Amino acid sequence: MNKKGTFSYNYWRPAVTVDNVVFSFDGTHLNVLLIRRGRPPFKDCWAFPGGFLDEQETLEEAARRELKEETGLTPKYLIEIGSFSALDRDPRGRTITIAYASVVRPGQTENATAGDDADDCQWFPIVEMPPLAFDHADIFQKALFMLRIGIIRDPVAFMLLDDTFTLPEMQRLYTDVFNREFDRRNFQKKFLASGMLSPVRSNDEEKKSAHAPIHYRFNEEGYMQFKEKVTKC
Amino acid sequence: MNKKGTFSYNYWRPAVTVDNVVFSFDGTHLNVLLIRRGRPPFKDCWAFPGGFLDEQETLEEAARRELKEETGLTPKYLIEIGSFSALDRDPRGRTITIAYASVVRPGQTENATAGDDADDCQWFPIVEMPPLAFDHADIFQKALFMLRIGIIRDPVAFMLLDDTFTLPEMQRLYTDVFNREFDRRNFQKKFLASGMLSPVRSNDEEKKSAHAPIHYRFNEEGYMQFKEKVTKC
DNA sequence: TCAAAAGTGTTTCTGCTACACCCATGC
DNA sequence: GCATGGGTGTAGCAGAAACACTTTTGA
Repeated sequence: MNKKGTFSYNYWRPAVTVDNVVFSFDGTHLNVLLIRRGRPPFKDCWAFPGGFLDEQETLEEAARRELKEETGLTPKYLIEIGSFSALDRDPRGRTITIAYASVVRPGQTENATAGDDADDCQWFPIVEMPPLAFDHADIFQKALFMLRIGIIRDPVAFMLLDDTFTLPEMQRLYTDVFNREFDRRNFQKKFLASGMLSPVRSNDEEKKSAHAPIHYRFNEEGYMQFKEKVTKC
Repeated sequence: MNKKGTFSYNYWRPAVTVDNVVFSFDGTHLNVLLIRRGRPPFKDCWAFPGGFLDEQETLEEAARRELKEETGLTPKYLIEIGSFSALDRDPRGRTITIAYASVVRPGQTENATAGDDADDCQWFPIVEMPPLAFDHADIFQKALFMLRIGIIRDPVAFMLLDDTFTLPEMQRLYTDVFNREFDRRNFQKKFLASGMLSPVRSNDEEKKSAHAPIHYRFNEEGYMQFKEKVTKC
């Protein structure tokens, strides 16, 4: 038991890091951002951007700061996905990490650039990810799980989509996130009936494909009413 | 950015603690275990049992060890509920905590005894909790939320109940956890139809009340089938 | 003219909700 | 005999699932 010190300062302390699993959607597939590590350990391996907690910031602030420094991104939505503290997870010594998941809009993905710690910075479709450094494969699994929870409970899906989007796009997003097929008619019916989507007069930007799809915008007010009705437990 | 050191050892480190929100059910109400702090800060205040992370253990191991040391309990089910890292959360200096929620069976609750760090150790119905030390009120809110998730997604409710239990008991548990009323008939119908309960020939232990309630046992196999059917997203 | 993509409606089933009466026991 | 607690069934409704055809455009 910890009885030796009168103050916390006397206790052993681990190094504490934060890691970021950033998701984006390119209209077809769900992607995650990886950096190629520029220094050991795991030099040249792909990993999630992250770094050490500083003294004057919370863990969430650290996650945002590291993400900004290492990739230039500033996500709107960011949630904690959990801690990882296996004794041997970092060959340099004992570190624990608190991992965060976040999402960026399609327009932001080109802003991602490799910071000083990284040789490279690249978006990978989640089904084509390379082997990851440390225990980042575990972190990814939990991040995907938390993304699903976020999409079910909160309007996170719309932070992954452009300001206006089509229902087929949205359905492809759901297909990738939940790793299953949805019936096109039921999918459309459900979300159109929910009131969380407002059709938007297409600026005729694209008439490329056959039978141009209708564009929608997220309707926050409608979403609130929908959520109020649904939230029982 | 953290570029100064080659090794993690050179970075600033926070003190890291774990905290435990332990739930139990006494047949009528959901309770949480609090200790009265025996030393500053917040001496004589009620708080969740917890303590500092040691070098040779994971965070979850630390949570279990501290719980054992401070209260004598060894919960079967324990999940992480999140991190708390506000700069001023501990007047002694910068600490971050990783909080865990756990449940113990009714038979175990009498085993809870105050360890060295605590003057007292007591179960409180969740609606009658005293003011808490640190940011433990925030921790409690998130713990209750995670308990709900656990009960919805996993058979956590049955780890809060005795080996055999009645449906009215189970319903009281749900009422407290989800803070809402359930229709008795619908509640029974739902769980009896689920296949996760097996009636057990009452040993005639109690015929106290009018119309002695039927005792059930958790049926793991039935639960698995039920969950398989339900798990869609 | 054919393939690809997207729009649309109906039916069925299942799960959830609401709701009332009877029985046994203890006081 | 009455209050308490616990057992049981039915009918309505809403959300999910299954399912096929038509339209437009580009190759």
